[in-house]
Amino acid sequence: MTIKDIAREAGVSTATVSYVINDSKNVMPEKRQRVLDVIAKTGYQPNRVAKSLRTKKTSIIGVLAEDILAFPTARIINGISEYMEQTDYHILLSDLRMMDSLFNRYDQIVHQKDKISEALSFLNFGAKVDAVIYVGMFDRDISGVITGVNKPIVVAYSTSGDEHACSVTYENEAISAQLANHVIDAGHKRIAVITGLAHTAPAQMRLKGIQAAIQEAGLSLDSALVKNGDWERASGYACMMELLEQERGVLPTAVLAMNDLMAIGAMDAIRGANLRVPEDISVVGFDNREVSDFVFPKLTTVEIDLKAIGFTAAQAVTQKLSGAGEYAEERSVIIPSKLILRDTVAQRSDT
Amino acid sequence: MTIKDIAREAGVSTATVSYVINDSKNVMPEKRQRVLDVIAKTGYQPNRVAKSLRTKKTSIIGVLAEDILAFPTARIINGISEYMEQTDYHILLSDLRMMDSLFNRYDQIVHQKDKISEALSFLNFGAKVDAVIYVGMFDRDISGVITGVNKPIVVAYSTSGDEHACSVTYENEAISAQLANHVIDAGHKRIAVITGLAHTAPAQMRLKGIQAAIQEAGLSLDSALVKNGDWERASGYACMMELLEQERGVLPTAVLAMNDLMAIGAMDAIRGANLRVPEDISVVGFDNREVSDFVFPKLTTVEIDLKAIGFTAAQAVTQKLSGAGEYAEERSVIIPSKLILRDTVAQRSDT
DNA sequence: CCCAATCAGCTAATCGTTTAAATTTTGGTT
DNA sequence: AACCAAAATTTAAACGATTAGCTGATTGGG
Repeated sequence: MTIKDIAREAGVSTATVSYVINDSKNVMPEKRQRVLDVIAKTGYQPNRVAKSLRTKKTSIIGVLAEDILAFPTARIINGISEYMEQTDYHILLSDLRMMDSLFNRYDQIVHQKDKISEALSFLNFGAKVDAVIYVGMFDRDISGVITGVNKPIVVAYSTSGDEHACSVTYENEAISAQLANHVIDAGHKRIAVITGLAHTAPAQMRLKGIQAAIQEAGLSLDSALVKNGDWERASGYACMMELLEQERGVLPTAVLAMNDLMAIGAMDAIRGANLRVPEDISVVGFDNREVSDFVFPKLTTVEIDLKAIGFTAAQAVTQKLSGAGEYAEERSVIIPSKLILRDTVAQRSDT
Repeated sequence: MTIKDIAREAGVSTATVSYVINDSKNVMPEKRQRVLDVIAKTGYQPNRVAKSLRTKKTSIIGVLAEDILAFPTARIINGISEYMEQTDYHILLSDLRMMDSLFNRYDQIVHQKDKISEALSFLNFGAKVDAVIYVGMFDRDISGVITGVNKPIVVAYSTSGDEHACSVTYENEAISAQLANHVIDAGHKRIAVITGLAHTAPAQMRLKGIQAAIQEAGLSLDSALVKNGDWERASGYACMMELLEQERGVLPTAVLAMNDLMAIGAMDAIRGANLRVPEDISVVGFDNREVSDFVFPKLTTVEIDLKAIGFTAAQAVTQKLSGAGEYAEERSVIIPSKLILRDTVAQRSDT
């Protein structure tokens, strides 16, 4: 079933059929109707492969994910998918599956940069996608990698370190300040922090937000109360143990963990020391993982609007393609995050 | 950069270049080398769109997911992706996002059947994928829907109710029996069951396994101890409350919930009644959700090998395409599940 | 009534591959 | 040196759309 069959059936040329399908040129109403009827009757769908060859556009967006099993990825893709549904674009998914070798040696990680480059090159030259959305967890410099990709690239969640790639990321600093304020407003004065990997951008931004809030409140952040974790649950436990052991006399009354996993690790440690959350020590996290609603007590945390990140990234990429729209020229957009207040912060009235 | 450029540069015809790329015909060694050199030098990659048009094969597998946010989906895609990496196939992802309207009225659900049909039709006629993998949660009869799709379809996780579609699903009954046996071996005699939605296939299979094990052990399943849940946490809580209230004297000593969410709901109820898990009542779940490692005590459960389901589905679909391999003709393959023994089952020595 | 402008519709070239069929080369036999 | 089958190579026709450019027909102003 090709355009030729439709043309013959409707008694017109293939050009005319093409014009009515794309309505790219005026066609007399009754002829148009005849064509439409034949199309409806036969259930004809134009062959996108042929169309792509001719127009050099595939209507396919490559989605290159660092790892689909990483917490944000599927949610971001959900957002992308929701936006795409109202367009003619479709998703070609490439999953780098980086978590498999995440904790490997440095040369492994370099090899992964090759992997990104290779995947991008395939999407660009091989699959001939119109644009790509890179769903990354780590802020990494992909500037070398995207050379030669003369198509729109937008990075979702993390940032790219390249000015040719637009990025859609999330509010980090301001919301961390808000979360810290929430704890301060509850009357806490001795506040500890368990950071993520200290050299990563999110860890630095969150720390900045926390520091700002503490300063603002006329308090100060005791550097002995800042412990470096690595985003994992076990490190939250370890950091909390240090905190518990180091100053028996002046325990912090609240600990701000930079993600939920570490917050839960910290809660384990607190419980292990026969103290109660939040009566003895308040705890907050970041991410709003589903577990944070399952632990006891339920964790107060921050929710990143991952779906909106995906939705907006998709919107941005299609607008860059059409050249029109609010994001068509944008370099960087930041999606607001929001506080999720649950049960791990207690009011504190001691001086 | 096209095959013509390569041909000119290497001083051969385009046909020869094509033959060395696909090595589909003998080419004299030194000529082949010349072509290879030019390809390497220029970084030429054949235009897959043109190739697809000519060969009527796209090397693209459509992955049609009921919802990428559903627990199994991303893990299954991870498996698909891992297998695909060693092939020349790529993934076109369509997400139906069914969870959004899952609890809506019946006509909504019918509308979703339209959605499946429409998506499948697009993949088939529009995107011209070579085959499709349907990643479904619900056993549904898609037999009407796949008519006219004359391409391999394999259903991953759920089953299709259609003999034209192969399905890769997981061990349900036997592992449920094994789990029940684990509880029985610990000395439990009064065993309660919290089922999933009673009309669904997994709920029925799991119940069958449990019944078999109980029978086998010379015990019997008291129908007053079988409560119908709906897979959600709240229903686990509600069922457990019923169990706790109904027979003060003869409480079950163990409850088998058909998934982790309901098991956790049951644990909430038990704790709420001032009883202890597992000392007073043992609990087991199914799925090995990540939360089951975070709750206290850690939940004993069953792990479905979702990655293997995806991997095998991908394998099956490519083998059906090539016509060779162990799954090329297979109708149905079942992936073994495994027990995850943690802390919610206690030894019981009372009669 | 004529001419130019506008409009509808058609013809045919084109996109970049693959591959059947035609052609040329190779090398072994006589 | 001539012949011939087999092997290597090339030519050119597809695949199914889009679209530039052409042809006639219609319209309307002078």
